[in-house]
Amino acid sequence: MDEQPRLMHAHAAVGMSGHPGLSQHIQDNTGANDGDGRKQDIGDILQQIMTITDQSLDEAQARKHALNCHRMKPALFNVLCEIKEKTVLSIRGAQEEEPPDAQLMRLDNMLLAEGVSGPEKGGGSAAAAAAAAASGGVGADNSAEHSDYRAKLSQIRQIYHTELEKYEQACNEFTTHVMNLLREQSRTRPISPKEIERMVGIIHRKFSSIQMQLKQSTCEAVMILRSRFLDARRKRRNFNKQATEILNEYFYSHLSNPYPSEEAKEELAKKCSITVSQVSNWFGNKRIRYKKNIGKFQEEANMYAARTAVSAASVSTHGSQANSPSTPNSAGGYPSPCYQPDRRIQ
DNA sequence: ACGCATGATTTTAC
DNA sequence: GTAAAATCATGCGT
Repeated sequence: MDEQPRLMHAHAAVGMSGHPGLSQHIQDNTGANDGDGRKQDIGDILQQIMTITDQSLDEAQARKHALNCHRMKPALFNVLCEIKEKTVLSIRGAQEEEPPDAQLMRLDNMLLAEGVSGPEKGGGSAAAAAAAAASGGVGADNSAEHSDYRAKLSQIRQIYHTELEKYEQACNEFTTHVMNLLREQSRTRPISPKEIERMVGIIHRKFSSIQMQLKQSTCEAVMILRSRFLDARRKRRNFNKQATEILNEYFYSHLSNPYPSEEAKEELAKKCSITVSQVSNWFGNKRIRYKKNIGKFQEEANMYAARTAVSAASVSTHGSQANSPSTPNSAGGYPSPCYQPDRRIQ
């Protein structure tokens, strides 16, 4: 049992040269030994350390306990922590403290903007409304897509939050686990609070990189959803009957020059509850399709001509010469039967 | 299921 | 930029 104090000497000699209390302690136990004797002593101790793994578990445990209870232990421990701290600091000096990740900030901003990470309902519907506005949809008839979009978004949102919570919980659990472990170990090896702190930092960074992946995939999902929603072609709705009639009325009553001005387009858009660009699309399609197959549209043309004539007649309270088909108010046609040379399209 | 109608987009020309 | 033409993708009646 006399080996235990000698082991302490070894620690002292290795870790604490120059410590006044320690040299005192050494003196206490080595008595009047000269330098050679002390060297011999240290050699023995080193030998013992080297062979410590050969010892039985009980023996090692007993020694550990003895070490823990030694009166010099706190002082030794602190100095060892200090040394370790300095070494660690010199190894990784400035390389730490990466700047706040730009990528992460972008993802966060986007999730916030899309209403995934923000407050419960408001953000989501705002984003949906923005998307709806961007898609060119107007009025109530796209509310179905609206709620569809919102439903899917809140689905994504829910998944995101559960996953995030799961990660956070796992992170906390792991952190406390590691902290307990380190605290436990700090009884037998030099672990300073700073080191524990650093370890916690490392764990958090690791988990936040996992979180970043989650954020990234959530962003992707939102982008896909959004692009689907915005791609109106996928959810094409025919204009309602009234809108089509208004457009056709204008088209056939301006058959000689079916190019509504910007103001006219705006007016039509307003009347039909569609956007100006939808009006433009409609006229673009109509012109080309009419031109391609005038015959097919003849009936339609006559019908609208008659209608305009009737309404004109009723305005002027004349019933007599109401309908003369194929010749609406402004000339014969857009290439149409009565071809006119100065038309814009040939 | 199929084919035509139709709104939107893309390509091309000016 | 606008418009024509071509093309796409969906809506809808059969």
